[in-house]
Amino acid sequence: VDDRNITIYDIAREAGVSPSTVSRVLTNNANVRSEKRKKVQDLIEKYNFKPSALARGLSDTKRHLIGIIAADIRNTFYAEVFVACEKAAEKAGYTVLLLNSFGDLELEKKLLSKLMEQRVDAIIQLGGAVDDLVTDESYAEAASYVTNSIPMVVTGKLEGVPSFQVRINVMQAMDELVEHLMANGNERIAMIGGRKNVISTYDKFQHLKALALRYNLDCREEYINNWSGYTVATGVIAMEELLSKVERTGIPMPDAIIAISDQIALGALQVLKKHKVRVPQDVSLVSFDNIETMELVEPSVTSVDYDFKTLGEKLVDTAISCIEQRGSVNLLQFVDTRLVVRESSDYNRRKC
Amino acid sequence: VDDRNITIYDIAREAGVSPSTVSRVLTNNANVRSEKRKKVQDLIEKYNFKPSALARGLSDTKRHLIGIIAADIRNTFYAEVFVACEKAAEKAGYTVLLLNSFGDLELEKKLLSKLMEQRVDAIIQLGGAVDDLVTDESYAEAASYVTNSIPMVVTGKLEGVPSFQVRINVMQAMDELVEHLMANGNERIAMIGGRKNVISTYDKFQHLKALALRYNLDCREEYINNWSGYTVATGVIAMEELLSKVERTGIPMPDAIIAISDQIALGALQVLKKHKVRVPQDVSLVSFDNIETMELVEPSVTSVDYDFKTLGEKLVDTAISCIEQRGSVNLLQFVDTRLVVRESSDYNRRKC
DNA sequence: GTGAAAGCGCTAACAC
DNA sequence: GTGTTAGCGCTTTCAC
Repeated sequence: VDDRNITIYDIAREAGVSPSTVSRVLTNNANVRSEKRKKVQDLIEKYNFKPSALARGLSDTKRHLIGIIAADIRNTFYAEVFVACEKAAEKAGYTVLLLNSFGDLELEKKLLSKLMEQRVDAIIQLGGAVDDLVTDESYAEAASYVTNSIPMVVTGKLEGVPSFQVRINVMQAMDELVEHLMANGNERIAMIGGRKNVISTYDKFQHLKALALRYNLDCREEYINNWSGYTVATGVIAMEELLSKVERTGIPMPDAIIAISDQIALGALQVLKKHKVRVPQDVSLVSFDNIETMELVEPSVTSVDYDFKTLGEKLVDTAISCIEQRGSVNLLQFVDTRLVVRESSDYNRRKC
Repeated sequence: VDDRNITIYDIAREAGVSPSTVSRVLTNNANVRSEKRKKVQDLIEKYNFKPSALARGLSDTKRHLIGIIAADIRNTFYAEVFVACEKAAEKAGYTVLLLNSFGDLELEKKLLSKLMEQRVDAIIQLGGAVDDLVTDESYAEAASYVTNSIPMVVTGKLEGVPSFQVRINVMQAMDELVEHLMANGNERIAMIGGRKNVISTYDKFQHLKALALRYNLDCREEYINNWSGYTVATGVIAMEELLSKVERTGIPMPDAIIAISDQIALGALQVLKKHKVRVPQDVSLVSFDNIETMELVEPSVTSVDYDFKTLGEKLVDTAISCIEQRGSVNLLQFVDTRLVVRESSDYNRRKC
């Protein structure tokens, strides 16, 4: 028997009721005499009948499907956010459809179309084009078509496109980070890795500068090396440059280094070891993301941990609130972070 | 203008053709006079019209959608396989729908239903219930309903269910591993981590025993510690136990330790360092998975690398071959591995 | 409470 | 080549 072919009509016929009645027990939207309901339910069970989500979506207009575009699910960050979204969606009776863009803008635009074809009820975008400090115009245009009919919720920004944003609160993260560093007597602060045209990196950088001004920290130009990327290899290069700059120009070695990501920190750590610079005795090292590895390297590295559950929930709840049009939704929301202090910055420069 | 509501009828009307003609240019399945085709295409462009995949799927029976159940996409292994599948599917004109089971058998069964409701053309399952040495009966039953109408392709096994299997060739991996260890004069081989009711672990274990017999290696009972799991914490416990066993009973320290996973190896490495056991001088350490961290720890750890691209392709190609019923498909396929030798085993015990 | 019938947006015979 | 028509499998008025 090919189960695929059985429909509510088959169930209806065998139960001696009309298809509408079967539909009613399926949707549970109207009253059906318990006797008939039972009969229908038994048959559904018997044939392992699964109503077609296609046909449902066609007549219903509600698919209960949220499309998610991620930059790359192999990246721990996106995987965590995605899972949080999936769980939040499940709880609300929604299913989630994941597509990866791999940093390819053209592909990303195609993914928007793909999701529109699937008639998703909303689109959540994690990274990619929405990470850019200034939104690509062609992408904004493509996104505009989307937001014409369904809501978009993104982790970054989408300039010129009516959409919702839920972001990691990097300002607050930087506050905590700097406070921690200052409490341990670090005054010269370097920052390495990332790209300034990425919104989160830009924000971190700007906020660090503001804090430096306020607390009279030394974040001189030479200490800042925000370019080139987020990988371990990039971290190696950035750290080598910083070290050689210190050596060449005779400026003092920074007390602490803020790596824009854990990957960068790992690269930096390798270089520091190679040059016999002790962490944290000679220099403290902190970073963002708090991937598992940071606990395992030597020394373990202080990192900013994200609350993925909350991020996922806000993303999904925002989407669903729009879909189901309940009340007004905040255009911009933030998710707070948590600093996990480990060996790499657990050293008070004043006392020693 | 709400783009969602425009249909081929709207396009047809404005183009002065019939809906079928619009459908024809959409599917590109039949000839349409180029003049009309152009007109239709322009309108599609103008309104940014996206044909409903729902309606298509309903009339067509082919959704070009493959459901994927993964144990946990946050795990690097599954993320890599998933991405490989997504890419292979994309190339073949298919979209992929990911659901995570998080090791919850009941949820996993629900996911099967969910995918059936979505009328996916096939289901690929990565880990979870298909990893079990002996398939859970209730899961086999649920899967049977599925395979009644669509093919299932899994990375493990599915006893009593007609399905296709694509597996990492752990035998070959173990061959290479043991060969490498023997070439460096390691004769006493330990193996830690994992659970014997997991098929890949069981296979590794069995094959190691066979190789030990063939090459006269010492893999005595006390060296084998296959239970309890795959995490770093488990690795710590397993390694502590092995060490204390050596101390207590006076049996010789093994020459090499095979960790069932990189996580286990990381845990073991911590313990070895703590006990001042030098790697690789005192003992060699090798493992499976080759996650990025293995390159970054000290010493870097030899690990078995998987060819995710090929695995993903075989998984998807198998599914599609079944869907499109072209030729016969192998019920069981293997994907070869590659040994990446690093510091942790780069030491010849004979020479020193 | 329940059935009949229309309709969701497309594809695919089938005619012409 | 192209239009007409009949579904695909549901949900949902609208009567009764």
